[in-house]
Amino acid sequence: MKYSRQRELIREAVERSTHHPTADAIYQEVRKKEPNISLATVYRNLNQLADNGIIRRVAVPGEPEHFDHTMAYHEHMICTQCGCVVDIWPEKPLYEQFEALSETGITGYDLILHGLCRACADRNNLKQD
Amino acid sequence: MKYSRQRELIREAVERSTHHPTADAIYQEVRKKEPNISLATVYRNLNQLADNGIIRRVAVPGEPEHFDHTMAYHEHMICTQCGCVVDIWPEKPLYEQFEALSETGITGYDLILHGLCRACADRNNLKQD
DNA sequence: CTATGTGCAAAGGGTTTGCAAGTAG
DNA sequence: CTACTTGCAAACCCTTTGCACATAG
Repeated sequence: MKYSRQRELIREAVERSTHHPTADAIYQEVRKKEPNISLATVYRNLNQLADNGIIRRVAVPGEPEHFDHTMAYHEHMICTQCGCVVDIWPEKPLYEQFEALSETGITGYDLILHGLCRACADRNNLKQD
Repeated sequence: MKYSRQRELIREAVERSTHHPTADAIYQEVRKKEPNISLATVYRNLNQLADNGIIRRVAVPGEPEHFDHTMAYHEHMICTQCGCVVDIWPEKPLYEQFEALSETGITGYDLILHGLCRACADRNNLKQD
């Protein structure tokens, strides 16, 4: 992978992001510094970065793909109320649980948990009181 | 939901299916009996049946949606070699494991396991010998 | 110099939608 | 009757691709 200013900006944008941006969100962000960048370039580079294990793809059914800069093992929960994606840090990797599920072995998985994020849960509690 | 011949044919096609057909596969199947049916009708009815808990959606990242007639609790594994979708019947529902992962509760999840189906595993072993 | 990367515009695939006509209850 | 359903075509959304030009090494 040879250097490109665009890829570097994209990588930095994912790195900085606290939530889990989509390709379009990254596009909007990078455009602030590189107004002429093409959405195609963003897609190409996000794919390249993901394929090289530099960022992580987060597939959410029925939504455009999200991306995550945190490569350390963790899971994701999508808030059923506001739609935000939150990191979940299990004490033990779920992977161990899954391995036993198939005689022929489990080589990977895609998992999205559904629930309420802290903010939405708190907001709901306030209304109830 | 009032009766329609089309919806009934679609429901039957999903019911009969042993694998986990996509909307288009159902469309091809139903067309044998109802040549003028529209793909839009298939989509509308699959969604309707899924929303009413009569069939189940199986979202596989990067693929068109699949559908499953088996409502009883089970999981799904996609074969990394041939792409087929296999049912996995865990002894204990994974759901119980997941609940503890969020303080605010887990209300559901989407999970796709990756591995080799029986047929592909056997085929690979044969070649090795 | 050449292998990669870019921007643009167009194409691609899966899915949904607007509409006028048809049909179940 | 009238609310739901259909077929058709067009629209939609996200993502990829073909191409001529630009650029890193």
